[in-house]
Amino acid sequence: MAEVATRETALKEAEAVCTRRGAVLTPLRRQVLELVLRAEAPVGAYALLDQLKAMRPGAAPPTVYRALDFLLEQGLIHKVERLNAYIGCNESGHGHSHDHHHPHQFLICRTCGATMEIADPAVTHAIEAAARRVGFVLAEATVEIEGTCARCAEA
Amino acid sequence: MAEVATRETALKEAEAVCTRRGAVLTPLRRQVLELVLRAEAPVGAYALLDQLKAMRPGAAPPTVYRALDFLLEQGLIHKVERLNAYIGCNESGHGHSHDHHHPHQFLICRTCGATMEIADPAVTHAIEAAARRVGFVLAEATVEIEGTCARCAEA
DNA sequence: GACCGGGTCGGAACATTATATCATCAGGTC
DNA sequence: GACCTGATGATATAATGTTCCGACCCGGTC
Repeated sequence: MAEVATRETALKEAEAVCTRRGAVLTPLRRQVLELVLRAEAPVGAYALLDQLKAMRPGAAPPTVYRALDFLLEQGLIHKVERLNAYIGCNESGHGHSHDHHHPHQFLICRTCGATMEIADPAVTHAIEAAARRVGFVLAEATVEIEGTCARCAEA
Repeated sequence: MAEVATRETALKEAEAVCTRRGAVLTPLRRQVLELVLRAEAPVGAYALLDQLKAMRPGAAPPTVYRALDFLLEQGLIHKVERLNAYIGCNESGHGHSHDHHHPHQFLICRTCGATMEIADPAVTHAIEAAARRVGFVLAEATVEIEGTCARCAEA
C-alpha cells in the first residue's frame, strides 16, 4: 500500500523535524502520531485513547492529550475545531517544512468524513487583508469548510 | 446606553424574522437570545445556564441547548467553535436580513476576548473559489481569526 | 558518588461541554 | 373527547478536556 510508505516517510520526517528543534519524539508521541496518520478521517482524542490502550494498558486521557499537545505544538498535526478531532498535517505541495503554525484550510466532507488540508494563498491573503483593515493583529486563523467532497458529490 | 437600544431593536427584529418564517420566539428563547446579546464576548452554554437559573429555577442543560439550537437555526446567533461559545449575529452593514446561514468571519481577541463579526466578500469569494477548484461543494465555512484587536494592540 | 533540575509519564480525580430519554403540558384538529 | 404536534421540565449520561501529584529517568554539577 502506498499509504504505508507515505506514513513511514512522514514519521521519519517528524523525527527529523523534532531533532532539528531539540524536541524529542518519544515512543509514546510517535505512537500517537502514527495513530493519527493511520486514520482515514480526523480522529477524536478518546478514539485514540481506546487504540492506545491496546498497546499501553495504563493509558488515560492525559496520556493522549499530552502527546496531542506536543504534536500540535510541533505542527505535526492540526485540530479540526468543528469536529473536536485531530488530523495529521499535510505539507505536500506547499513549501512549509513543518512550520509550527502555518496557514491552512480544511475541507470537511459531511458525507464521508474525509478531511482535506489545503493552503490556498488567496484565502490566506484575503484573511490577512481583512484583519489588517480593522487593525487586528493576526496570530492564527482557523478555516474549516464543510460540504460535500468531489467523490461524494458525483456519486 | 446605546447598547440597550441596539439590543431592543435586535430583539424586535428577531421577533419579526421568526414570525415571518412561522417560527416562534418563545419567552425562553427570547431570554436566552437577550443573554447572548447582553454579553460583551462570546458566552458559554453553561454561563448562560447559570444566568438563566436566576429567572427559571428549573433550568437544566437541555433548556439552554434547545434554545441555542433554535437561535442558531434561525441565524440569530452563531457558535464560535474555537471557544465553544455563542455570540449574537451582527448583521450591521452587510445586506443579509438574517439569512439562516450567511458567510461570515470572526476576529477573536486573545487579550480582551472581544469577538467581532465581519463579512468580507474577498474572504468569502476566495474560499468559494478554493472549494470549487477541487470539486468540493461548499455548504458552510467557519473562519475564526485569532490575534489581538486594534484596541489591545495599541495599548 | 550525591545532589539537583528539567522533562516525561502514570494515574486518580475533576471540570466542562453536550446529548439522550422520558414525562408533561398547551394548543390545534378531527 | 381523542389525537397530534411543538415546546418545556427533569433526570441521567456521554463526550471532551484539565488539574494535580508523584514517580522516574537522565544530564549536569559539586
